Amino acid sequence: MDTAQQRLNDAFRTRKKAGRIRQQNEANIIRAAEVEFAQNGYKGTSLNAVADRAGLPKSNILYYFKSKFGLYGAVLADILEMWNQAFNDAIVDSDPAEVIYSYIESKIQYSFTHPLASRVFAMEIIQGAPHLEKYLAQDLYNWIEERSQVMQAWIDSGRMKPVAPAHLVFLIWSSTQHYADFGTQVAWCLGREELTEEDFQVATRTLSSVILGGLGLELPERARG
Amino acid sequence: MDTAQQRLNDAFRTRKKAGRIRQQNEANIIRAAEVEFAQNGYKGTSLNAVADRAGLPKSNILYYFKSKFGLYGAVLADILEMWNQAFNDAIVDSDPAEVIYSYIESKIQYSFTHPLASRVFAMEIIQGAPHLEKYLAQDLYNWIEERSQVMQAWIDSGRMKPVAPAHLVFLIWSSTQHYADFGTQVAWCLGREELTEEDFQVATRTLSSVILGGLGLELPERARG
DNA sequence: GTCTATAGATCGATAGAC
DNA sequence: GTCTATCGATCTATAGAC
Repeated sequence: MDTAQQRLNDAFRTRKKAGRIRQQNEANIIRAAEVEFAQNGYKGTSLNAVADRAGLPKSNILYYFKSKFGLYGAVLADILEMWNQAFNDAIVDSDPAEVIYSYIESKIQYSFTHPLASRVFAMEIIQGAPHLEKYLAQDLYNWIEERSQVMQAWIDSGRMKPVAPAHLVFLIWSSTQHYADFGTQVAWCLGREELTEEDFQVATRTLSSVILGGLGLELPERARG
Repeated sequence: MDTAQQRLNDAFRTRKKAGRIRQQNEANIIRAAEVEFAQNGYKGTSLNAVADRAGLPKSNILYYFKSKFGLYGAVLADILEMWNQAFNDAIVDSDPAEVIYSYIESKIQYSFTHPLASRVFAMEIIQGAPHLEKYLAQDLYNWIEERSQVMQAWIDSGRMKPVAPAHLVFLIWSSTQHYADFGTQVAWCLGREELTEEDFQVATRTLSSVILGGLGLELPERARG
């Protein structure tokens, strides 16, 4: 299957013989770059800052990734890989309540485990996605189209209250990613330094309760109590 | 009243006698800066780009705003002014359905009329809000605290399904701002070049239907049909 | 008030020693 | 493979002519 993430990887990853040292260094650099890109955006990030954070000289960065843009592409490819994963896990069953609950749960879990990746992706989109357009625009359209047909079928057979399916997906994306992207603001509102695992549990309960309830669906067994 | 927006203004706006020319030039510069900051973030924006967009020489920018940071502060102050406005309009009535519906409607309207302002604010928060912390953190905590008490009272008197009030606010913020901040992605998903006014109407209907429904509330009269 | 010129720092990227 | 040195471009900010 030809995914956006694979096309990005093909375009930007060096993918040489991948010796152990190279693999380790690349991972180390990408981790550092993720922090910097999340904090300062693409233009605002300097290779110097990435190099300092990774504990390597600047030219080492440019040895593994042939340009700043190549490094950014590698970071985005890693992120898209996880996004696609969440995508594919989302709709495998056909019970609306179970599918939607699982999707909310997995997206919030992702916000908890990968807040920086979510932020880099968010900044790219907010800035108009200048680097992702040709890798993502068509994929997203097709993905939403397929899922919308499934949801419309649920609605037509009376298993779910009628809503615009695509906008329901936007609602789930936005409300779950919020805990990663706007985590700073959420933490301020709750009077904390950082969000706790319990905050994410309350988020899962609140979002699933309101959204499933608003669709006329019952919470799955495992989500109650 | 001492608002975050006023404190920002006091700190960064020159606020000289405000002759007509100065007023016009400042507004022109802020409009140009808003576009650049939304597209490239704080670090990624150059005064040169702002000056070019405003059609003025670079040093003119630094005459009106004494530094890049001062210009950014002025842009944020303008944005916070609008945010506070939406804040204050939100809770004046005491019918839960009416209050929440109005809030959703006004936030989506704001996403439609001021997408760039929303994006600048979003990028600032995603980056950890390094420039806003001392102006906003305490205000947000107090604001949420007050509203949470109102909502908790609604819940305790059985007028609304029990949910975590602060998280309900996060849900409304995230889902409505999504149409401004992630407008590019939403447009891709809908197969459009740009979002239309009708898209925002569908968004209002979908979000209010799901959220109010999930809280066990009826849509207000004017929202039906 | 408005502009040109430029200082001083930092940027991405490359050359070349080891 | 890894590092130092450095180029040319671009950045914020200031000085000073008009």
